[in-house]
Amino acid sequence: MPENLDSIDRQILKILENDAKTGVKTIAEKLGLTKTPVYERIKRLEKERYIKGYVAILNTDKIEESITVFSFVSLEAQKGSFMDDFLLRIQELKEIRACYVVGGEFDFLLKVTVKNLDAYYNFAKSKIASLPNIGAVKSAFVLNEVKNSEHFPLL
Amino acid sequence: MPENLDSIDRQILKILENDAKTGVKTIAEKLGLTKTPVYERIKRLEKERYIKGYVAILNTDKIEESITVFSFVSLEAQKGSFMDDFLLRIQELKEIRACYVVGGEFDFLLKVTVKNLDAYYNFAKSKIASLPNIGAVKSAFVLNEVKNSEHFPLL
DNA sequence: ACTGAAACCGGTACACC
DNA sequence: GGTGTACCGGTTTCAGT
Repeated sequence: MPENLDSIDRQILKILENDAKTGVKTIAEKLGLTKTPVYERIKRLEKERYIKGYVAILNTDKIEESITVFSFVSLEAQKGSFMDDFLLRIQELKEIRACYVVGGEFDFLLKVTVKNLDAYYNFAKSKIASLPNIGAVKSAFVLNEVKNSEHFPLL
Repeated sequence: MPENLDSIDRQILKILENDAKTGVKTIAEKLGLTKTPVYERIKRLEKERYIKGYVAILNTDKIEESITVFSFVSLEAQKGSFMDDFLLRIQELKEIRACYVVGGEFDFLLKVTVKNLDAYYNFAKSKIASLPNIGAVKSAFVLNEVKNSEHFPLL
């Protein structure tokens, strides 16, 4: 496994994190290089998975009415086997857009998006609370997404 | 303003949400069309901001040691002016990668990433708790990111 | 590791249905 | 709204340093 990233790599990552469509040519100009080294660096960053992939950011509000809810889930006992089981089932549920194992008052934080309130109650009841070993499920309904850049601040 | 999306538009959005680098040619083949209509649809989806943009997904773990924390913030009084003030300040803080206005026990959910625990305590104290009208700030430290597809499930 | 040039391929434009 | 063709610019490759 090769070593770490130099300053140029980091600048490339930052640019691509902002706009994945920025061309090799443009990046090369910004960095005062020619296209070849930039191209090879990007390919290396992709191959070594510093870049996991490229995605389109959709304006979900315009596409379809929906609500998103953060669900705070506690297990009754944090035995490894229960955790693993829970995590496996989470992966299959498309309504769950993100899931974090956290420390604190509860064990998991889920970001769920569904059509409407009815759909959420149904989902929470039949897909989450019904899993084995679930303790409490609390919900925080998103009223407004104020910021969602997801830019890595340490670059 | 034109009307809504048809089935082809939705399929295009889904493909691009999974991999923004999918070419016009490839998409056209998958949908049984030629390049032109696919190309024009994508341009339309971009111009009308169904697609907000394209970004690279970085493997932040590999780039630099960091911790991410969800912070639950309550205001002392939910007066509109205080909310607006809070939201303005949030935008400037690069450590805050996402911010949601929520309903429930608290008012805002922040996703924060910083170098380490020290940096977080410092950040929470000097940048969040010090803002006017802040009630409580609770924290949930992310131990593991289990899922973060962010795919819109209603497509 | 980077430069410069050449080859190649996909995005883009256009005429037509 | 769709097809098929042709152009053109950027990506990709490669020889040289």
